[in-house]
Amino acid sequence: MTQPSPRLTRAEQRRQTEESILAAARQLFAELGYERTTIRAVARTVGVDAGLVMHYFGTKDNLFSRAAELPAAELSGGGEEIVDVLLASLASRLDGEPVASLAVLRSMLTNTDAAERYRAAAEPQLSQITTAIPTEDAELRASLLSAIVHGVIIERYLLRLGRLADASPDQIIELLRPCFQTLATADMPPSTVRPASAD
Amino acid sequence: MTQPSPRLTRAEQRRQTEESILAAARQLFAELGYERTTIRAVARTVGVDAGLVMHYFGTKDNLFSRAAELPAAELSGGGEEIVDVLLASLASRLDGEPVASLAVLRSMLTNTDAAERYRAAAEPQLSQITTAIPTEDAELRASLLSAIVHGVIIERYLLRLGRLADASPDQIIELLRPCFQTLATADMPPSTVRPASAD
DNA sequence: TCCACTGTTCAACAACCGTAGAATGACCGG
DNA sequence: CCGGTCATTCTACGGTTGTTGAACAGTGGA
Repeated sequence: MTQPSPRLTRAEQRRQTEESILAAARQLFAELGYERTTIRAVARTVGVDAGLVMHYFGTKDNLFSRAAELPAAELSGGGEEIVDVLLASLASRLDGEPVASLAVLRSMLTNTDAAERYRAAAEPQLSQITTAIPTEDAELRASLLSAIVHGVIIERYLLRLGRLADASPDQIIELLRPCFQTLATADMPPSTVRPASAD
Repeated sequence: MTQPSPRLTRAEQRRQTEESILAAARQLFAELGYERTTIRAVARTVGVDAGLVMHYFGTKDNLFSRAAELPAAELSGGGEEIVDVLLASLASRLDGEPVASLAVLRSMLTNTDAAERYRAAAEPQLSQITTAIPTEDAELRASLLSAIVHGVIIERYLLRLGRLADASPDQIIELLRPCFQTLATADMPPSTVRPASAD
């Protein structure tokens, strides 16, 4: 051919291969979970040798760590209500297939130290939600909110149960909003409100 | 020893061994998921040879099927509100460690026909909830309720995230009640109610 | 041009898995 | 008391996995 040098320098080529491996790993981890994803399968998907994957990432655990790195979703929201922030975050995770999230979620349900890592990553988010709730049981309420988010994602993408699999994100969000409201702001329905007890 | 005959006849002995194997399998499947529990480990837990497990159950898949058989929770509730029935069901699943449920939930994320079986078992429950909801989007609402239940159980037992792991079932139930109410009966909080549009 | 570097492949190992079939030994009906 | 049945163990096979280290080949600076 006429090009004087290949389009990619050596370093670029390597970076690109690494990236491809990570993408394939993410995909497979999300589809199959940690155990059923083999290094050989990842390599085959990319079209390279399994030894190369080992050479770059050292170990399967390490490959998983790199593939499951979350962009550290910060739940950033300036003066907005926590409910809106949470719902927006959920909405974005309901759009398309959040491969990275699924890789983590699916694998942490079978792999113990994947769960450990995720727990560490989710802890700050949880306490962020907690501080935004003005009741004594704020911690529990925050955990419930988190559980609902996880439940919806798992049911939609992993369990594929019921109508959740093909519902539009907007519809889900709007149905969930009053639910989140009662959990986050502790305003009970009028009939259930208690006569302001101790202090 | 002095007992003239062993306490257990041959058939009893066998039945008891089978039962022990099933219990150990359930426990391990719940703790480790399908892939990481090995037949050898199940056998070692019971104190028998791996070949015996194979001899009784034929195949690992079959052992899992038997171990993960659910008592077909019927969601039975006569004239009660669907919300109460759902919450009662959740409460019972929140008491102690529902080993069978965990085995299924954890494993259905990696084992294909475990997922299929569970989906088949959950379908009637879903439509049962659906028929109890008087809105057009009843199906989606039912799915959301189901997702919340699953989310709470997964977060409590599998992810062990936040305060949900050690909260009392009653506290969880009571926090969830208004949430379920708004989803199941479609009565919006007063501030969000719409001015009765079409029809 | 030459040579070191490095991206990449090849071949192999040790461990472990599910599974199969022969062997063992105690129980129980006749 | 005897012979078969049956619960149980032993041994082994084929396959897959994570992992390793040697070998190969194209690149790029001197």
